[in-house]
Amino acid sequence: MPVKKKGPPYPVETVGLDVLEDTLSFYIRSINIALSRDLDDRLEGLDVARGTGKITTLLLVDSHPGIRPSVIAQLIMRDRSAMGRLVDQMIEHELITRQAAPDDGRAQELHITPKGADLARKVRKIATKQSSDFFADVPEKDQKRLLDILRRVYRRTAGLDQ
Amino acid sequence: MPVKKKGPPYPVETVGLDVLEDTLSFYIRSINIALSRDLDDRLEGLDVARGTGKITTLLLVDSHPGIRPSVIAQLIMRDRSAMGRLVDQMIEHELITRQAAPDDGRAQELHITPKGADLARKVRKIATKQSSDFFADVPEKDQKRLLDILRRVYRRTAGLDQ
DNA sequence: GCAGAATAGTTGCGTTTGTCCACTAAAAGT
DNA sequence: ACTTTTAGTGGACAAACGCAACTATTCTGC
Repeated sequence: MPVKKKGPPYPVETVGLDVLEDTLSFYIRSINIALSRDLDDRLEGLDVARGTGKITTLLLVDSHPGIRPSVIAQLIMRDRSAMGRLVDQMIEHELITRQAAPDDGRAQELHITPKGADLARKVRKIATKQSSDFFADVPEKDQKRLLDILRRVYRRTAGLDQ
Repeated sequence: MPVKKKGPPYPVETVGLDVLEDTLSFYIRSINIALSRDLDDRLEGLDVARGTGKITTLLLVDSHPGIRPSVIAQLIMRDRSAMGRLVDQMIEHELITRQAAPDDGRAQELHITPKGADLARKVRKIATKQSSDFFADVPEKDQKRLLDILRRVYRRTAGLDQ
C-alpha cells in the first residue's frame, strides 16, 4: 500500500495558475517584480536605487539637455507631482540641475551634472546588461520579436503614436 | 526666415529613450504600470482592488482548495509576511477562510467562501478581458508567442522549472 | 487687449505597500 | 536528543504614488 506522502496538497511546481496561465498581464506583473528586484541589486549604492523612474530620468536628461520634467513624466507614466519629487531627489544628489525655461515662465529645463553624466555611463551598462542577462535564455530571435511587440504597446499606451 | 516655434525643446513624440529603447526591462516596467492602473479601474469597488496579489490568491484558492499561503507566496513572489497580511485582508472581506493543516501543525490551508467563489467568477472574466483588450491590436500570433516566451521566463524566475 | 481656459510645477495629505527583523511553533534530519 | 529548516506572525520602518488644491504663466477667442 503506497504511503501517503506528507507535504503541501499542491506543491508549487504543479499548481496551475487558473485563467492567469493564459493572461499576459499576470506574467508582465510578475516578471516586473523580479526584474525590479534584480535591478535594484545591481544598482546597490549608486544613489539611483529603487530605480523606477530615476534611471529613465537620468538617461533622458543626459541625452536630451534641457528636457522638461513634464515630458519625462509622460514617458515614465507618472503624474507631475511625483515627477517633481523625483527631480528634487536627483538635484539633492547633484545628478541634475533645474533652471527656468527662457521662453516659458512656467516650464523648467533639466541639465545633467558631471556627476550625473558619470552615473549615466555606468547605468547604461548596467541596464543593458541586466536586460540581456535576464532574458539570456530566450532565443535571440524571440527577444527581438518581444522587443518589437512591447515597444509598440508601450508607445501606444504612453500616447506617443497615432 | 522661419519663426522659432515655442514649446518644449523635445516634444514627447520625438524623444528617444536612449539605451532603454532596446531594453526589455524598461518596457515591461512601463507596461506594468499601465496595466495595473487599467486593471484597478476595472475592479472598481470589487474589494479585490489594488490587485497586485489579491487576484492571484483568490483564483488559486478557488481552484485549489486547501492550498497553503507559502505556496501562493512563491507564485506571486512575495515574502511570507506580506502574504500573511494579504490573507488577513481577504479573510476580513470574507473571501476565504484559514484553518490549520491536519497533517502539519505549522501550515495552514486556505479555502474559498461562497462570496469568494462569486468574486472569483467575476474576476476571471475581468482578468481575461482586460488582458485581451489591452493587447487587442497585437496580432493573435504575436500574442501567443509573447505568452509562450513570458511564461517560460516567469516559470524560471519563480523557480518552478529545472 | 481682456476674460477664460489650459498648462507647468509645487505642496500637503493620506494611503498603500512592501521589506527587514525578530520570534514562536512544529517538523525533519542526523 | 540536538540542530536545522520551514510556516506563519507581528512590529517597525520607509518609500512611493496619487489626488486635490493652489500659484503662476501662457494661450485662445473675441
